[in-house]
Amino acid sequence: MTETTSCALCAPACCSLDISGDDQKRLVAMFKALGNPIRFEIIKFLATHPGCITGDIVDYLPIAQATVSQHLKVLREAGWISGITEGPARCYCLNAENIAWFREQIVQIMS
Amino acid sequence: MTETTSCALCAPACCSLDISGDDQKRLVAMFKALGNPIRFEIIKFLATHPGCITGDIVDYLPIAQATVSQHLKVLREAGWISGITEGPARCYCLNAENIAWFREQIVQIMS
DNA sequence: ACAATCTATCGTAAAAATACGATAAAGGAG
DNA sequence: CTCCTTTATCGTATTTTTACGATAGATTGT
Repeated sequence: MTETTSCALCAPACCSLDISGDDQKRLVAMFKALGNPIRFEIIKFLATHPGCITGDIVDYLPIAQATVSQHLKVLREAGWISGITEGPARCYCLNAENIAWFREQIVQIMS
Repeated sequence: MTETTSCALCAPACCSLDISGDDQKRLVAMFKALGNPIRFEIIKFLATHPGCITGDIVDYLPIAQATVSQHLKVLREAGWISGITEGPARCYCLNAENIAWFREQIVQIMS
């Protein structure tokens, strides 16, 4: 079926959503990673505490260390954050490049 | 703990992420809804087929009608799409207002 | 009223995400 | 080398998500 039923009440598309392949996969993975309240809080915390270590985040959140570590992994693999080993600890920051990429994709495909 | 360990390699925050309360909940819900490959495909399909009915989406996707209906519900509740009853069928379109809100939030908090 | 069409919902099974305690791994201090 | 600190990973229980078939609800056409 290539035809689409046209509905008088529906306006023409407000945005292109012109994306596919690896870019789309990458974008969906970033959406999925931030679609969790705890992980969104972590990202917010990193924005106001750039360069903090895992322990700072664990102290801030009401969940176990193992769980925080798991969430950090998800955010890392999705590209939202980067972790740099600093002695025995690990220093986390927002990944500016990937965040900029995300923002630009949203602006492009949702305009 | 209010102190944060500062790491020489980490740059200052690239974005404010200044959001909270209901706006944050709404945003996280929108992230979660699009963090699924099938639902992202539905949104893309609606961009190129504005005003199509559920059956068109079912024909396009390789999954059962009940599952599509479930995904449409998630997208509706998150605000990505709107459905209007048109005779026995239901005509779906992107929700331009909410999509614009999402885009503006991203531009604001990730800049 | 009846049959046909279209979609949502129900019930449920399978898969994935989330959370925790326990443990391992890696680095620094003594 | 040994102890201490810090974080990741393992194993596992619970919850949530995803998917399906079957069924119900709503509307059109006859």
